[in-house]
Amino acid sequence: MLFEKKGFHGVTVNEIVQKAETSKGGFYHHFTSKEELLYVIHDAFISYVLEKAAYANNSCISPTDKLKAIIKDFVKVFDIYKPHISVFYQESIYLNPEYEQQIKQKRDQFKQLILQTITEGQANGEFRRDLPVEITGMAILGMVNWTYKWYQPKGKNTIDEISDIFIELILQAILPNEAISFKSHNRVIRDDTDVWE
Amino acid sequence: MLFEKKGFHGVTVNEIVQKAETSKGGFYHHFTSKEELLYVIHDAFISYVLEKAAYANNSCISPTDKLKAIIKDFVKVFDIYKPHISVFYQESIYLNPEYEQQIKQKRDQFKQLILQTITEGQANGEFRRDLPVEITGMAILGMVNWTYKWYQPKGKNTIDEISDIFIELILQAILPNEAISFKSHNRVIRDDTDVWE
Amino acid sequence: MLFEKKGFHGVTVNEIVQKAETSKGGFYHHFTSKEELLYVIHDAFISYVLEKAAYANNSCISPTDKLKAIIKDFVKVFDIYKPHISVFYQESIYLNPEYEQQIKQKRDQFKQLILQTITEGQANGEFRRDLPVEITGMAILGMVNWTYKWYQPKGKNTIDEISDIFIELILQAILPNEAISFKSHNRVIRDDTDVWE
Amino acid sequence: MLFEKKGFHGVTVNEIVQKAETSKGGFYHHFTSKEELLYVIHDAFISYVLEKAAYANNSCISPTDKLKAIIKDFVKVFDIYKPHISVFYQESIYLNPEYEQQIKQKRDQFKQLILQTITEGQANGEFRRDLPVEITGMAILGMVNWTYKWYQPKGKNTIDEISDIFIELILQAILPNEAISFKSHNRVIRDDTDVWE
DNA sequence: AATGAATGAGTCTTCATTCAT
DNA sequence: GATGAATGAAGACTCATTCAT
Repeated sequence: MLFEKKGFHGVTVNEIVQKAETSKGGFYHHFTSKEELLYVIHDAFISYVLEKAAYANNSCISPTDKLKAIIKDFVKVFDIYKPHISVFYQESIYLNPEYEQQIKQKRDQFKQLILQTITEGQANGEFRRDLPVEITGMAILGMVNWTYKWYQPKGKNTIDEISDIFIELILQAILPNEAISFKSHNRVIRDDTDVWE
Repeated sequence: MLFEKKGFHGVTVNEIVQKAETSKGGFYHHFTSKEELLYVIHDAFISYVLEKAAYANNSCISPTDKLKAIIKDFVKVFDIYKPHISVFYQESIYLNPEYEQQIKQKRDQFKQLILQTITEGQANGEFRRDLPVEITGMAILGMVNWTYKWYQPKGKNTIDEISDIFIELILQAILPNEAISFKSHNRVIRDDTDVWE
Repeated sequence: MLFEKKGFHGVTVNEIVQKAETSKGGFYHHFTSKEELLYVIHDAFISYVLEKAAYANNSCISPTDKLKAIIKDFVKVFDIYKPHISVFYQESIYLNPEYEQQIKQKRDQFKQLILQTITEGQANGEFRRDLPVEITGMAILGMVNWTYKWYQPKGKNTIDEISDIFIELILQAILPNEAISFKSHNRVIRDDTDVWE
Repeated sequence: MLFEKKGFHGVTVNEIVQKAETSKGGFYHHFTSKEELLYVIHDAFISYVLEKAAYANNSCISPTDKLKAIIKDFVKVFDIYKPHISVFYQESIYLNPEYEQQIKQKRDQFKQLILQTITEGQANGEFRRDLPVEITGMAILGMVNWTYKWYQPKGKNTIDEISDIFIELILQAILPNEAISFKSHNRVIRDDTDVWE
């Protein structure tokens, strides 16, 4: 998309309306400003992500399943919201305070869902208890968010394969040792012909 | 810093020269354009990171030690290059192709150091062989890079504590199961008083 | 009214149609352009003024009575045409040449009625002959027109009181000295309790 | 001038800078906005007028002389500040509240100087006491201000002739009857060859 | 070398006007 | 006739860059 190549600031309203096959007037009939579009993009993305995570949160019982579901759903977003991604991750700094406030609130809710899940898992013994929740959560978020920088929809790996590996890595990292032998229900893909056993 | 709050595009050359207590003329004496400053910021950051990683690569023998050293050094950068960080991570899209090319090359070198280390570790049996190198590498990079979004120099955790947890998580994730019991030389910090062992 | 506060240019067609509880389509059904509305406002005002003055001109015989009647009627307009006033006096510059021509013609007719009255009065000896007709006429017009800048319908003085004072001042100024003792039929209002005689 | 023909709003910043033989950048180097120019024009004009009137106020002793001096000086402004005039009289409505406040204050000071002079003249018996000060003052102001609408620097009458007539009219209107025979020191001009006496 | 006033191309935004429904 | 979404020309304003001093 246009934003991906040139950044939100590098794209003029003229280019936007040409691409969208509308007119300046049409654009400003729907949005009060270019900045509102920036907000709408942010909001559409984070609202979808949050909704999915909240659903996973309510549907799963064990923290392990919950975390797996949240990550699985989240990573899928990179396929669905491709045009929103680069804008969401790079240009939040340019939102005005009011808009930024609203987005930040939803971002925080999403983050809390992950932190709570880790806390729950540590509480009921599913997860290692020696890891600080905050740092572990941000490590997971970072791993997953960063995908927007390198994931190519037509690249070597599908988004499903990527999310499976992420889940494998994360669970291996946070499950207690004794749990590891039976931890994973995922079939791990391999990118070479070496046999692992 | 100014860039952190307002983004590279949100800061005018006027603001830059005022902050730097110089003049427009002075600025354009040192830089051919505002974009060159953008490049210089990028280059200073990535060059430092690459140098550190190359040194670690040459100093360590075992892939495990190498990976630990690379990550440890890299995470420290978030304290040292604070002003460069947000520019480096958010505004690379606005570099012109020529500059972008040069930065990308160093970024790639850094990435290759990590991928090679993983490959080596899988080859000599230190690391699990069932993980695709590319995805694993990007997962590690993501976890670490993302730190720029949330790390606060005066926050709850020091950069040293954070890097220790990252290393703990990464090794736990990529070392084979049987290796785990003796894998870690790091003292893991804990945010509660529960004792784990 | 809207125009008074924001000026004709400061009011958008959108605001006009909202206030008038119609629609863009409705507006352009009645007027070919926003400028035509500007013309209609001008024309309604000046036509009314001119009609009143022409009637006074025909009804009165002596120049003194004629002048009194013209002024009396004219000043009353500030109560009747309040919404048109500020537009008429401030925005004529924005009429296109064709419209402007038509308005100017009626403005001139009104002006001529006053100038003629003065000329008649000087001819038959009712008015001083040492005053240049043009300047005297413009002085009278200025005094009266300017009222639009400061007259408040709910202010201290009624429009009737104001017009009486204007007439008093004008006649005192243009009647010959010997005529002054019996010139005025108006009861002059006073704003203090001092008695003058 | 440009503003006279097209109004302040009808003139674009582009036209202004072309006429002034400068550039957009140059313009915005001196003014923060087009509106500031509007303010500067207003302020230059009213400040000059006020200064002159204040000087007259301090230099003259008798209210009659004072009023004559104020009017004489003021009318001269129409020659000196020609480019400012139409803007000052027509576009004050488009000043923002802050600017408007400052201009209004000076306008009011000027008005007060006239009202005070009338009050003084009534107090010491130089002026008729049966005229309300406010209306009389606004009548004088109107007569004089309106000049901007019709005065042509190269027209039939000089500004000096016009101001003499204004003074003649005003004094005749507000001096008591018995004072009239010796009231005027002005030589009245006549626009025809009829002799009056 | 350093300055900062001046430049003008390029931006977002407005708003009178149109026209399919 | 009435509607109001869509149009796009035109405007105010910004800001990286230049250059005379």
